[in-house]
Amino acid sequence: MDFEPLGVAADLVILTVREGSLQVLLIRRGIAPYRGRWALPGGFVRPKEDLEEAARRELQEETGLLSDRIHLEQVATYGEPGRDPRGRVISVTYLALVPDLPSPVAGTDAASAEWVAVDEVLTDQDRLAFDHHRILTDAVERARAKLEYSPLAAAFCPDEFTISELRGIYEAVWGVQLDPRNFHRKATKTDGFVIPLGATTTRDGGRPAQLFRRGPAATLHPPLTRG
Amino acid sequence: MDFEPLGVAADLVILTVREGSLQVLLIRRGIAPYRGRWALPGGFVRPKEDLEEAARRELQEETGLLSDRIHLEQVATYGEPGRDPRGRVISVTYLALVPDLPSPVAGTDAASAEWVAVDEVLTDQDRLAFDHHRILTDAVERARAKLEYSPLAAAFCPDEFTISELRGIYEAVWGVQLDPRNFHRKATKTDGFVIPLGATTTRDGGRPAQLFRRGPAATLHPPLTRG
DNA sequence: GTCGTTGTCGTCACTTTGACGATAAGGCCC
DNA sequence: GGGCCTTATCGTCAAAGTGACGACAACGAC
Repeated sequence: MDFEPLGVAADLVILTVREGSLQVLLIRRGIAPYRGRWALPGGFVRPKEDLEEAARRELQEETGLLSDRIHLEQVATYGEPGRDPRGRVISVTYLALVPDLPSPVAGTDAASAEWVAVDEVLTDQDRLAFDHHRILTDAVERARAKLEYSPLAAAFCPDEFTISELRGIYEAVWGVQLDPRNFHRKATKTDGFVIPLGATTTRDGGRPAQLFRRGPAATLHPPLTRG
Repeated sequence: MDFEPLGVAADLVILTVREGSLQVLLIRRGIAPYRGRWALPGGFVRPKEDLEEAARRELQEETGLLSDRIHLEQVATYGEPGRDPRGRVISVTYLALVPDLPSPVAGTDAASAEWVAVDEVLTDQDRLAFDHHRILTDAVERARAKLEYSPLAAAFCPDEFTISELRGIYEAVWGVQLDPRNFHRKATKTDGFVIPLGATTTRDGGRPAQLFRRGPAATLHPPLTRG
């Protein structure tokens, strides 16, 4: 077999919810092409390295996060000839959902990495290098859809969270307001979504709230709705 | 940039519903590795060819189908080192949903291509070459899930179809029995799912049934359920 | 203690669901 | 034509789920 010269990259859409908005981790490119523009973190897959392994490695390099406990899933692969001016590069894109980190991003490239509101990035078609605008659009769309029928929202939360905090995730990702009372009913009654811990917290102010952790459910029955 | 020697393949999971069961198009491999074993159709992406373009080309080569009208979507990409004994090969997998073809498969490789029931293939871990068992599992899982919230089932039907035929798709893909009366109510009342044509057919026997075509909806509200 | 804030439980009208009866309208066989 | 089989389609009804919203609980701030 002989192959054309071609590289495979693992790119990451790392999302979090901070200050009530959905944000993505971007890095400022220090080298050509697209020098000075923002881009999704990522890098080439090494020989003998699995795709997901490469994604986890990049994730750790960029965020310093122990990637074991982070939700990471493959979203799509982009391979249009010409998408990278350096040559043929296939980009396998992964979506990572991380909790709001108390510490700032602490990766090796931390100096040039930054959380930016997704809405803000997507309003400007040319903010991102390469075809990253489209990649981000697709990944965010996937995340929004998955919140409905999967317990994924909890991946944005710390290990212990309140129902309000969970609701805040939905509101930020979907960009809607949800009724606290109905949301509380649905979240706590949906089988295997959240597990009460017995303890409470007052960190959100007001009456102390029950703390929960993620339940074992892989899909939500019934699904949560955006309306 | 220098690259390790590496190939990118577009592989296809082509599904149809025939005789009440979900079937997949497999080809018998004529050359090593895995000579004589069944495998998913596919082939290497050519220089200057987009991934989806490659998938459509393979689809046409294998089935002779004008791929314009065929539902084709990317499912996942597999790149584990060692998944292909010939060297590093990244497989970008596409899912194609085709109607039950009146003519037998008429591709260039028709002699070695065959429809096989998915259930039958998946019961035997070693029936397929490479990691195609896993790829097929993932693709079928995707198809099953998407029937719930997307109008995709209609992609298995000819242009004009009856509600019963549509129900037959769901029953075959999900492997369940659905109540004809409730299904009829949901399918016809879900906004934009199906459009009545006014004409009827008796091809299914019994009372003449209304003919429908696919509606414009991209997602189903409310979704159809498997129970 | 009062006030403001957030959490949690309840109520109620409305819709949706699933189970199933009933009838419609063809073909087939005699 | 008449019975009978098959599938299509409409209706009914109880149970469950949904969205809107009232009410009260339990904290901190002052």
